[in-house]
Amino acid sequence: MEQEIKIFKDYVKKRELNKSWKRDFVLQTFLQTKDHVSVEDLYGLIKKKHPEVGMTTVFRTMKLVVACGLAEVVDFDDGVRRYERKLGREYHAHLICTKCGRSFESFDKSIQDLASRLAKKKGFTPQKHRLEIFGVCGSCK
Amino acid sequence: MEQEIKIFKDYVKKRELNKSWKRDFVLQTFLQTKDHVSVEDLYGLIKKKHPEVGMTTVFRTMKLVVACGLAEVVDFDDGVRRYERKLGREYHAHLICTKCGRSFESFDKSIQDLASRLAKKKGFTPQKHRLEIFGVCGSCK
DNA sequence: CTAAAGATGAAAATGAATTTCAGTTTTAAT
DNA sequence: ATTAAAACTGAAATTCATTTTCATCTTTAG
Repeated sequence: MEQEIKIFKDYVKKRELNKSWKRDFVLQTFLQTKDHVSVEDLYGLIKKKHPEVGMTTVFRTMKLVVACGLAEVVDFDDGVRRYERKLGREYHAHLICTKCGRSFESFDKSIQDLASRLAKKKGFTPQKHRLEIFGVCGSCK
Repeated sequence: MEQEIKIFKDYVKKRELNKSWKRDFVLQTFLQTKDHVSVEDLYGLIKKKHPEVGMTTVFRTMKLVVACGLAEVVDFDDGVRRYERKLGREYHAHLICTKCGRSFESFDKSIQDLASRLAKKKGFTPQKHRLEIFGVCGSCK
C-alpha cells in the first residue's frame, strides 16, 4: 500500500496537480477494498468518515487512480463501472455467477499466453485484455 | 438468414406476441449487417427506407433478438451497446484497436477450451464468456 | 365486426458519468 | 507570513444511452 501511495503521489506531481487530502482519502479507501467496487460503493464507505467528500471527487479521483495504473475498470454487464486494484496482482479472468451475481477470480498464466499469441497472429501490439466467464457458481447449482 | 427469421418468428409465437412488420424489418436490417452495430447504427440504416420506424422500436426489437439467441451484446468500452450476429458463428475473441477504434475477430478453438477449463476448476457451469484484447492494430503502428 | 391484447412513437424519465461554476484550498513567489 | 494565480471542490446542471409512459394505432381471436 505504501508503494501504491507513492506511485499516486509521483503521478500527481508529474501531472503538476496540487495535493488534496480528499483525493488521498479516496485512494486510501479504495486501497482497502477487496474485489470490485463501484463509485457508489466507495462513496458509501467514504461518507461514513468524511461526509464532506462528494461523489464527484470520487469519480474524479478514480479516473486518476486508473490513469496512474493502480486500478483497472471491470465490467460486469450491469451498467455500473467497477474498479479493482491492479498493482502486484497478476492478470486474472473473472468468473461471474449469473444467479447470485458474485464474482470470482481465476489466475492462470495461460490466459496471457493465449491473448498475446492471438494478438500477434493479427498483427496487433497488445496492451491489455480481459476474459470474463459467465456461468452458475458452485453454491448456486 | 431464413433460418434466423424462422427462429425469430417461432420465438415471437412462443411469447404470444403479435406480428409486426416493423419488428421484422429491424431484424432483417440487423441480419444484413457485418461486425458490430449499435442501435444508432441500425436506426440510421432503417431510417433510410422506413423513417416511420422509431428508435424505441429498434431498442425493443434488439432486446428480443438477443433473447432468442440470434444476437449477442458486445462491449467495446465506449459506453455504447453493440450487437453482433450469433447464429452459426463460432465463438471468437475481439481485438480492438485503441487508436482507430476498429475491431477485428479472432477465431480460435483454444479460447473455448481455456474458458471451460477455468470454469470447471472453480466449480462453475459455464454459460458464456468473452475475451477482448485491446491494442494497436497493424495499420496504426 | 369488434373488443381485447399488443405494438408503436414521441416525449418524459432514468441513471451513471461528466461538466460547469462559484467558492475554497494549495502553491510558489514575494 | 502575504498574496495572487492555479488547482480543487461540491452542488447543481448537463449529457447521453437506454427505458418507461401513455395515448394512439395495429393485430388477433372470437
